[in-house]
This record gives sequence, structure tokens and C-alpha cells, in this order.
Amino acid sequence: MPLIKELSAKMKLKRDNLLAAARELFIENGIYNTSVDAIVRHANVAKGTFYLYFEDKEALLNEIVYDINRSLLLKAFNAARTSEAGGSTDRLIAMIDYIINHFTDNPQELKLVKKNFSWPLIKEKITSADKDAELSEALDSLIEYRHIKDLSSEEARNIIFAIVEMCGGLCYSCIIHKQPTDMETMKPTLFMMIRKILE
Amino acid sequence: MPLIKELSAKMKLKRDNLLAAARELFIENGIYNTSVDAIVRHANVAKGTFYLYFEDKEALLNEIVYDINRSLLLKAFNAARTSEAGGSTDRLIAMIDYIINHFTDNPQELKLVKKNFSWPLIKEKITSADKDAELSEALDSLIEYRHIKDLSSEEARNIIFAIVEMCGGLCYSCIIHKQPTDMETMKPTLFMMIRKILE
Amino acid sequence: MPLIKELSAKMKLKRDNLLAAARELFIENGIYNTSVDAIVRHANVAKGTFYLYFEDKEALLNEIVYDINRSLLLKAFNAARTSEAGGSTDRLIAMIDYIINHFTDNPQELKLVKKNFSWPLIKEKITSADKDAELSEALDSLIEYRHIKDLSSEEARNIIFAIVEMCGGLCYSCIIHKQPTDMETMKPTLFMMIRKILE
Amino acid sequence: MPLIKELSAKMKLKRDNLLAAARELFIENGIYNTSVDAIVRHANVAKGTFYLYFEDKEALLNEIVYDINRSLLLKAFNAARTSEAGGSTDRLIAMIDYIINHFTDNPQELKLVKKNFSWPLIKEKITSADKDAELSEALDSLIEYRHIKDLSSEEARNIIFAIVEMCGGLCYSCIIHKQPTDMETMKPTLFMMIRKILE
DNA sequence: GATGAATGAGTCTTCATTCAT
DNA sequence: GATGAATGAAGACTCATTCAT
Repeated sequence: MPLIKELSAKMKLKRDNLLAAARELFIENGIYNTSVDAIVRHANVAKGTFYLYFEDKEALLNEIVYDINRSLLLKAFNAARTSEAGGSTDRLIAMIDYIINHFTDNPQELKLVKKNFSWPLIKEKITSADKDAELSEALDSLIEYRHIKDLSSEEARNIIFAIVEMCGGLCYSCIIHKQPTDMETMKPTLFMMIRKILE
Repeated sequence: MPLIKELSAKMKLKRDNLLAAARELFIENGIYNTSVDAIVRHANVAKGTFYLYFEDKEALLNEIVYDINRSLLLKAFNAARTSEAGGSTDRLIAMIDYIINHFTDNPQELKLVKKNFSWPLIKEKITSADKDAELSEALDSLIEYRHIKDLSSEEARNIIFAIVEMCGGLCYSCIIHKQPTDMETMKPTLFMMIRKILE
Repeated sequence: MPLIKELSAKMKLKRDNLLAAARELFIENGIYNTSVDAIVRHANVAKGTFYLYFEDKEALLNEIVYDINRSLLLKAFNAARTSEAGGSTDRLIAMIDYIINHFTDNPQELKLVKKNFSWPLIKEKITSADKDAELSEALDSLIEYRHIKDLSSEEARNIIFAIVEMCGGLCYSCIIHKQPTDMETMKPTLFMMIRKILE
Repeated sequence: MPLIKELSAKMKLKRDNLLAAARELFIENGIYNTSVDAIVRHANVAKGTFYLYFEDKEALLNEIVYDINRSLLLKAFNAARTSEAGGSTDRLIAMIDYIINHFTDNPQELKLVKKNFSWPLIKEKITSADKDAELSEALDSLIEYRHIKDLSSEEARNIIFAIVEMCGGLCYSCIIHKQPTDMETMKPTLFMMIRKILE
């Protein structure tokens, strides 16, 4: 797309500025209280510039949500990999623990991600021609780590998926609404449930 | 308060009209694409009438989401109660099955409910002075049905809660996005997981 | 107008209720922040009743402003009459002093009256068939008290009128805005000016 | 701030258009009967443009009232300065005469100004960092022209102020309501009173 | 006479998007 | 590519007034 690579660097910067500004404002004030105007002001660019880099506000939002998820997943993955956790179940729980802690510390981010998370978006990014290799790999290893068991890989994937949904849902209600209890109290129960599911 | 029952009945009708109109439009076009204007047009009342019955759009939304949840929960509860399911786990699964089937048939309703579900709202309704007795009871029996086990009632409640979140999350992604698979395929895996959790 | 005198008493009561309620609210919140709705609520009557007694909001406002002026003028008049003030100038100043003190204690009333005072309204009330005799007399004596001087009665009236406007204007700016100074400081200067005007 | 003077000029023009349109409509229909909608229609700009230049309707109103006062005061001042009037009292009367004549010719403007005049506004404009020097000077010379007399400058200012209020009040009732007489008839009496006040 | 539910024109304000420069 | 003034449709909400009961 960019004709001259040199320019592309400058442009990337501007784009990143916008992304960062929007992320900050979305997290601080919520999506529906953040106008394009506020974003460009915070990023110190002109209104029109926004539309040079993003189709519209939603495209920007999707990208931000994707970035947050991607970065968090990779960090959680590395945390689990470098932990001394022995079995694969322990590693999965270490990952989830990492994610829970992160959202406990960043509840606004959780709000943003949860309300706007979309699997199709992720799927596209790990399926398309210029796919996100790093993320793909992390996700794959997550899914396939249970190959030892007598489950088909689809079934394994579905189980992991279900666990993830459960964790996501609990994060939201326990951290944001403290319902039915706080996250700290819920955690042992959650981990126990996961262990039971995975035997 | 109402001196004349007849009048009150008329007003209830109008209120219900508005509720129904809004529900339809919310389901069809989404919340943020449904203006108060559209609602009153669809309900065939004047703009001002809306504000006679609802403080604002959000109050209306909350009521709709609550109504959907309430009615679905009660129906699921009755379905489970009248099923031949023996054990308590079977009854819980019967309930969940009912809910899954309902959302499979009404994916738009699922969209509406999922994005705007809020435990605090439910909590308020089953806690306040003039609480919703019927719903309260259903929820209580859900939570306390596992008193036989060696779990504290809080832990039992938390487990049920987690299962509900898992089911809710899976419904959304499997029914709306068909991710990672469709609901029909996911169901057996889900039920198996629930059984494992509850032993 | 009223067919039955008995009813008229009840009606007068309702009318007075509305008047009193509106006056209170106008003074407390200002005219443009006081809705007919608030008035009828505060007066404990139905919305429609309002329009049974007043053509519209403005008619009500006019009546309130008139009542305030009338009552204040009469009270000021009596205060001056019963004061030991000797000359006619002293009596006029005593009157003005009374009015200034009243507005100093009731700045909100001053706001209401000043922004909505209208001579035509007063004129109509003291000119019409069923004129307000008491007020008429007070005003007349005010105007004609200077008959000893070699001024035509028109000129005397105009001078008094001008003095009244000056006092009214000063009240507003000195009491409400403390501009150019507070009323207490302005008073001696004002009285000195009046004396000079009247010799 | 403006990098390009040309652009700024265009914008100033648009702002002035809005100002002029609003002024016309305010004068013709009154403030509360003039909607932002009507203003932008009359100025041939889009609704949003209004809010590009003015915070809200009130800010616009304040600016208009200020502009009218400012321009009238300066014109009156110049008229008095260039008149052959000898003493300072004569010059003050010349000024007042100018103002009276102006309002006689523009009664609608008088209405607008009188109901919305606000000393605090004026005060702010002649006190703030980037104060209106020209107006400041005119006002100062008005106030201080009586330094010869044995009055403190505060007292002199207060007297002038009182005279101004008297004139303003008389203008309104004599011009708008012809009460108690028309302005032409009132003028000699008024001037006589001013002379008496100032000896 | 009294009621109060219903009206709907009207208000201000926001904001994503465009486009001439 | 970058700008930011301009747009105007759309939004939520208000409230004086009416009228069937």
C-alpha cells in the first residue's frame, strides 16, 4: 500500500499515536463517551487525518480490542511457559491466573475488551493471508496441548474454549460487579472446576 | 394509588405497548440504532408519552432485559421441574438445555440480553422491598439444590454461577458467531463438562 | 362570572393556592425554570385546573408581579404615613427606604419583580372599571403630594416617576450584583440626590 | 494562533454573520422566541457551525448585548466630546441625549439591552487581562470628570451610576410603554433633574 | 368544575464524516 | 499527506396546552 517506505515510518507513528490516544480515552471514559474529536485532539492530529488511517470509529475500536487481547494472550502464554508449572493443566491454570490478575489490576480494560470482544475478528487475524503468526502459534499450542488425551482435537479445542468463556464471564462479574463474590474468593473454586473438567 | 382500576389498566396497556415496541426494535436493529423516536413511532404514541412511563431509554432497556431473563428463567425452571430428570444435576442440565434451545431459536434476543445483562439489576429486583418473589424462589432453588454435597452454600452458588457464565458465553459465540463450532455440536461437550464439575 | 357565590369561595381558594405556589417557585427557581407542571404539583391540583383559572403562564406571572408590587407599595405607604417624618420629601424617602430594606431582605423577589415589572399592567389595574381603589389612592397621593410647589401635576408625577426608576435600577444592581457598590453604601448618596432633585 | 490570516478572516466573517443574524432575530422576536435553529437558518450556516463559534445561546446573547452597549457608549462619548458643550455637566447631558435619541429610533434594541444588561459582564470586559481599552477609557472619563468637586471619586462614580440607571429606566418606560409620558416630554424634566443633582 | 393522560412541536446539543485548501 | 472548518442528520428530552372522562 505505501508507495515509499520512508514515509511509511512517519505514517506508522501517526497511526500508532491515534491508536494509543483512542485506547487511553476508551479505557478512561468508555467508548460511547469518546468522540473522534477527543481522539484526534488527544493524539494531536487533525480531524481528517483520522479518516486517512481508519475507515471509521468501529474499525479503530476493533483494532484496539484485538491488540489488547493479543498482547495479553502472549504475555500470559509466556508467563505460563516460563513458570515451573509441571503438567499441561497447571500451565493452563497459570495462564488463566495471569489473565485474571491482569484484569483485576485493569478493570477498565476488562470492560472495554469484554463488551467488544469478537471471535470473528480474532479468527480473521489468524486465518488471513498475512496472518499473525505469533498469536496463531500461541493459540494452537493452547488448543493442542491436550493431544495426549483420548479426545479429538476439535473436542479439546471446544473444551478449552468453554473454559475460556467461563473465565471471561467470571472475570467480568466478579471484578466489575463483585457478583456473586470478588475474584479473589472465586479463584480457588474456578481453578478447582477447571481441574475437574480436565480430570 | 390508582383510584380507578379501569384507567390504570389502560395505562398498563400503553406501557406494555411501548415495552413491546422497544423490544422488537432493539432485537431487530440493536439498542444504539433504536431511537426513542423510532420506539414511539412503532408504538403509535407521542414522544412525550414515552417519558410519562420511563425515565429514559436506559430504564426501558433495563426493564426489557430483566423481563426477558425473568421469563426465560422461569420457563426453564418449570421445564426442568416437570421433566422426568432424576438427579439434581440432570435437572440443572435440563434447564440449561431449555435455555440453549430458546436462544438457538431467538438469536437476536440472545444478542440483546448478553450485551446488556447485568447482575446488579437482577440482584436489586430480588432483594428490594417489593421483591420479585417468584424469580427469587427459582434462583434460590437453583443455588441451594446442592445442599447435600459437602460444599458450603456460598461455594455451591459460585459454582452454579460459573456454570451459568460458561453457558452464556458459549451460547453467544456458538449461536451468534458459530465459533468455535455450532451449538448443536458444542452441547454434548458442554453437558459433559458440567457433569464433571458436579461429579 | 361565578354563578354561585358559595362555589366562588372554594374556587378562590384554589386560585390563591396556585398563585402562592407559583410565587414561591418563581422566587426560588426563577420563571424559566418553573414549569406549569411544577406549579400544579406544588399547589396540589390537577394540570387542567391551572387553565381553568389562568389563561396561560404569563397571565399568572403578571398577576403575581402585580400582587407583589401592590402589597409592597401599600406597606411602604403605610410605613411612611405612620413615621414621624415631617415634610413630604421625608415621607417619600421613608417610603423608598422601606422598599429598599424589603428588597435587601428579599433579593429573589426583587429579581422577579424587576425583570417582569410593567407599568401598563399597573396602569390598567388603576384605571379599569373595577379599579384597585386602595392602590390608586396611594399612588395618587404619592404623585400629588408636591402640589404646593410651582410644578404642574404632570411634571410632579414625572419627577416622582423618574426617582422611582432610579431607585429601582439601583436596587437591582446594588443588591443583586453589588455594583457599583452595595446598597447600604449607596443609600446616603441616593437620598442626597433625591433631596437635591426635590430641593 | 491563526497560521494563515486569510482563513481567520473568513471565520471572523462567519462569526459576525451569526452575531448579526442573532441580533436581528433577537430584536425582532425577542430572545426566548429565537431558537438557535432560527439563527443558523437566518445566517445560512449549519447547526453545528453555531457551536463552533459560541458555547451556547447565552454566550452569544451576552456578546451581542455587550457589543450594543459598547458601540452606543463610544458613539455617545464621541458625540459629547465633539459637541460645543462647555461644562462637564453639559457634556454628560449631551451624552445622555445621544443615547436617548438612539433608543427612541431603535426601541427594539432598547428592549433587548434593558432586559439583558448586566454590569458584571461589562465589569469583566473592562477588568480582564485583555481588557477593552477604548471602552475602559470612556467609562473612566465619565466617572472621573467630576474630580473638581469636593466628592470622593467613589461618590462621583455612584452618582453617575445612579443617573445612568434613572435614564435607562425612563427610556424603557417612556419609549416602550409611553409611561408616564413620551420621551420627548420627559426629556426636559430629566435634564433639569440631572442638573439639580450635579448642582 | 376537576382531572391528569396524552400530545407533538420545539429545544438544545452532539458528532461522524466530508472536502476545499 | 494533512488540515480543520463546515456540515446537518440525528439524538434525547421538555413542556405548555388540550380534551375525554
